[in-house]
Order: sequence, then C-alpha cells, then structure tokens
Amino acid sequence: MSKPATMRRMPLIAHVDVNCFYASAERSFDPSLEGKPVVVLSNNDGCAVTRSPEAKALGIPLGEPWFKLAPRAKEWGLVALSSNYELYGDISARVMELLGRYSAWLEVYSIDEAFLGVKGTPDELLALGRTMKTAVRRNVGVPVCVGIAATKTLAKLANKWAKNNPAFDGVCHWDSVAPADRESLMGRLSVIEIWGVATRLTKRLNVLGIHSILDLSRADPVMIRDRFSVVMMRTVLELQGTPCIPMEEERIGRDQLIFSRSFATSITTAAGMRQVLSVYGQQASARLAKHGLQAKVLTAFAGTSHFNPKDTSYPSVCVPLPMPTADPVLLTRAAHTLLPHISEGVRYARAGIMVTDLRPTGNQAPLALFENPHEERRVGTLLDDVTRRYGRGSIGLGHAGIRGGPDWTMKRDMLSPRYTTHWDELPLVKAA
DNA sequence: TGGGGTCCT
DNA sequence: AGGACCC
Repeated sequence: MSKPATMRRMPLIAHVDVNCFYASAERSFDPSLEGKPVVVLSNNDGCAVTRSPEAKALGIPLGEPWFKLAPRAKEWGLVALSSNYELYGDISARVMELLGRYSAWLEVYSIDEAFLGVKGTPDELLALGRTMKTAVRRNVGVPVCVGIAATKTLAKLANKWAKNNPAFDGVCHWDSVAPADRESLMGRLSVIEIWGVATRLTKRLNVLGIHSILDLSRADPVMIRDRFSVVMMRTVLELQGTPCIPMEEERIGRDQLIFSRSFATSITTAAGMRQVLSVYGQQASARLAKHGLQAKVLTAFAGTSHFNPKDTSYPSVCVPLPMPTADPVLLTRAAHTLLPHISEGVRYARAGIMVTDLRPTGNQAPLALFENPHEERRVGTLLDDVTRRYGRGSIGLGHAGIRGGPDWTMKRDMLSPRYTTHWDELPLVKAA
C-alpha cells in the first residue's frame, strides 16, 4: 500500500486548496466581512456558490438561489457579493506563484487548488505543509489547508479531513495518521465524498453494497473496471495507495472554448439574438487570438428556460469553417447562421457559441487580431453599432461589458471593487 | 435559477 | 453524441 512508497522516499503529492476561496478572497480585501456570514453568488447573481463558515452555520445550502436568500438576508446579517472573477484570478495567481516556491513540480488544478510533488520524511512533510499554509495566509491573506499522501485521490481526501477536523490544524499527512483512524474515517464517509464519484456513480455503487469509502477501497479493481470504467478503477487503486492519476503538464490551448450566458431577461427577437451572437463572435475571436489558436468548427445554440417546461426549444447549428480562423467577422457570420432557427416570440433564456477543432495559428503572429484593414473596419462598425444602441460598456473585450448595459448582460448587482487590477478601484489605506 | 471544461464509452 | 465527472 502506501507504506513502501514512504519508505523508499517516493515522491508524494501535496494537495493545497483555499478554504471557501471566493469568500476568503473578498475578505482578504474587506476585513469588515470577517466573522460575518458571506455568500458569493454565481453569474447573474443566480445562486450561492461559496459560503463563509458563518454562512454554512446558518444552514445555507450550496447552490441556494439568491431569490430565496434575499428576503432573510437582513435578519441574518448576511452579506451577498457578485462573483468578481478578476479579483479571484489575481489572488489565485499570487497563491500559485507562492506555492511554486516550495516545489518545482506544481500542477495548478483549478482556480483555488494545486497539486505539488513533494518528498521528505513524515516530519519534514508536515513541516512543509505548515510552512506553506502560513506563508499563503501571511503573504496573500487567504486560508488554505494541505493534504499529503501517495496519490492525488488520497491527498484530496486528506485535505478534506484537515479542513473538517481542527485537530490537524489544517495539515494532514495521510501516512502519519494511525491506520485505525484512517479506516474509521473511510468507514464513516460515503463514496460520494471521493474525487470522481458523484450522485450517479454513488447510486450504482450502493446497489453493489458499496457505501463507504472503505468499502470502495476494498473492492476488486478488475470487477470495478468491468462494471464501471477504467476511471473508477483508477480511483480504487488510488485509494489503495497506487498512483494512477499522474501530475499533468501545464495545458496549453484548450480543446474547445464556450461562450454562453443565461439572460437577465429573455430574448424574444431575432434582432436581439443577432446582437448577442455578435458579441460571442467577438469574444471567441479575442480569446482564440490570445491563445494563438484558430478554430475549424463553430457551434451556435440557444435555449428556452428549463424552469419553464412548456414551449421548450433548443435550436443549434454546427458550422464547419472553410478554413481555420480566429477572425471576428467570419466567426460572427458563422454564429449568425443560427438566426433562421430562431422563432420570433419564443422566450430564449440563454444562448452561446462553442468553437472546436482548435489548432495553433500558423506562421501569422498570434496576436495579430485583425489581419486586414478591411476587416478591421467592419469590426469597428460592429462594436460601434452595439455601443451606440446600448451605451458604452455594454460590449467589449475582456471586462468592458460588465456594468450596466442591455438586458442580456450579466446581472452583478453586488460586485466588490477589483482591488488589485484596476487603478481606480485600489483599496485605500489610511495611515494613522 | 452557473458557466466553463475534460475524459470515456 | 451523450453521459459522467470536475471546479
């Protein structure tokens, strides 16, 4: 199991993640939030995606719609904030940069999580975990926990344990815990707590009498592979201490890019849809150019609300592009082929485009957004058009479109300042 | 009452 | 293409 790995000083995996990241990021710049129940809302201020410990203590479930929370917010002293991705992205970069100093082998797994390859005696590993935790808290201002184990799956489990059991003080080295205690934990926890197992798989496992993590760790990997998949088999092996999920290189370029939003107010006209698709075409172009990529295929889609199960409609078109491109005009034109499938009067609650079959831009400069002056002119017109109609800030690349704007822009009524990335929104510090 | 992704079958 | 998962 994991013991030989430790004895042979095989590299282990440290999993580091920020406790309730969005809420912690907000707090690190607004100390008045300390000790208060805080929730951060999803796009469109739809539902609570992050809760501070105080908000959890109020019994607010993850994913609770804001419209249900709002009436009681005052009574609870609940603070709700719109997602401020610029702030979180910046805090994330600082955390990752700092972690990179403790291991050359860093995999940034998500905005608030990283895996690190680490080596050392159990004492050294525990010390390393504590050092990282303290450093991130002091230098970036957000709390993290650390789990260290032979595999990614166990490292994540150890991290979760560290978060839930104060005795660990935020750092759990799996192999340093008494086997009886580990078994007791795994016996108490449902398989749904494991990385890679969610509701569907949990149901199927339960049918086989596999309920706890301990049950799963004792299952026969081959049986699991036959009845489920190689993915689930890897999970079983990882629980047994055999690394099956490798550290990954930094991924350059995505397989696909999606631009999609639900609307604050539904779109009911082809003209409205045309504008939305134009914006997506723009955004896709900018992102492709930024990554030095071109797309061969574009899919455009729209859909009615699934909370309104009558008169549903989900039109979509898939457009092979004549040649790989990141050109805003060509992408927008392709996206507009959805328009004939749009029926006037139908209430579309969302729309989007997806570009796939991506490949690196050839010998053209990756950042040459507008190749020929003719097209540049037309793009300018497109931007001007929307801006004239809906006002400045309604459209644009990057973050230009988030304030105000037409009905279909994102609703972010409770946005905190972009403290770290915009000069006019820097926090003020008064020296006494 | 989110929006982006990936991998496997 | 669709179904599962992740954050």
